[in-house]
Amino acid sequence: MKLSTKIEAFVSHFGEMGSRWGFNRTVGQMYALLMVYNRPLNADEISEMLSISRSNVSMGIKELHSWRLLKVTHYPGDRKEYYKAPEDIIEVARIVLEERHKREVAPTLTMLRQEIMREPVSDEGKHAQQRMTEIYELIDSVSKAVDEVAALSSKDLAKMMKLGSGVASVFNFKDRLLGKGKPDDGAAE
Amino acid sequence: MKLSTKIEAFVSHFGEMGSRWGFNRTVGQMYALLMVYNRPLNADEISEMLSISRSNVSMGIKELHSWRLLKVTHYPGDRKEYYKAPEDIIEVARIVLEERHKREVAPTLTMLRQEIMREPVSDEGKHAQQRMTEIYELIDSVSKAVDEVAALSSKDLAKMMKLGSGVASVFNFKDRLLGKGKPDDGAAE
DNA sequence: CCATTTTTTCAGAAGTTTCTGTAATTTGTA
DNA sequence: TACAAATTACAGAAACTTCTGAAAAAATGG
Repeated sequence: MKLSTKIEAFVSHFGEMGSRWGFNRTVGQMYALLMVYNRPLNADEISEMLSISRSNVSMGIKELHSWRLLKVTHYPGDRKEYYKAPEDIIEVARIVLEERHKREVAPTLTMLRQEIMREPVSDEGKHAQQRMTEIYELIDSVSKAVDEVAALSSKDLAKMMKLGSGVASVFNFKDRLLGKGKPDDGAAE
Repeated sequence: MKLSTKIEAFVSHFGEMGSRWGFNRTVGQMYALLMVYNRPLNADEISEMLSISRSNVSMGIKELHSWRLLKVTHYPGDRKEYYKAPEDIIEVARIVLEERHKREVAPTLTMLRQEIMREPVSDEGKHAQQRMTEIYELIDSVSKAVDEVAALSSKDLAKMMKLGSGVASVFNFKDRLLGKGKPDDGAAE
């Protein structure tokens, strides 16, 4: 079962990059394959196509399930499970965004809230508290923005992408904001 | 040289999360410390405060430099270099965003462009090409949006954060988009 | 409820990354 | 230029992650 060179390149690249995106090489390769292959694949096929052990595939599938990134199909007369990525690639991006937020950002916000609460005892602690507050507010703003974007439908997002203007609106906003304000009211704090 | 519990909690958390953000535990701890400490620190101080070897600090500093995340100071009569994070935390976020984009996203875009170019030879390859095109367009849109946001000044970003409306504008945009169009013109393709 | 297929678990092997101490290099000063 | 202070490079040790094969568990159908 030989892969086309196109798929091979894609899979191999995703394997290397994969760890950056929160999973390991094999899981990255597996998902790359499932995203571009033209039909759902079962665990044995994945194992053979990527030359990795069947058990490794099993662990990878478990991991991808925990990311909610798999669609499972069955074929009549075949007991195996067949896996594929969602058709809608924007949906994939949305899920990855949400999961990473939940796993990486939310715990940090919790920690920061707790530590900011505590009354600082030293100058050192006072300064740290100040800094943590700034960091908290930044991450919190970004989180909220991400939540809101993730709440948009794929259709809306696709339209915005197509118009290349998800950010143009931010610029309009910026111009409104800066255009009318007193020019020197600009200190961040 | 004992750290306040506040800083300890922050440093330790950033160490654990750090790897997610693209650097290892020690580098995460080092940068956490430099972000919240109330004065610049030299390599020996960092080494002692975090109980890691001097040479490890040296490697960490090198790594952080490559991310452009350090400000270096000198004190008269002291030959040591003193390090701190930029005062402006939004600047830090901007740099991390840019660097991660450069390291993680740009190579993927290059690979995708190359593979999409190649004429597919099989049905398998044809389908993969189609999928890669969708992925390319998604990543490319997000990249451009990120570039544009990163190009805004910290002041503007701080204002937008404060108003909690970096995304409200996107919603306005969405409403304009959806409100006036034919209601059924909604297929993503 | 047994036989067979399929999936999952898990202990240890293999591989990778991180960290340290030592040694080499660089920097600054007299 | 010589010296001391400071930084960096690097080989190997320690720690951690990933992967495999074997065995256990679960699912399916007769």
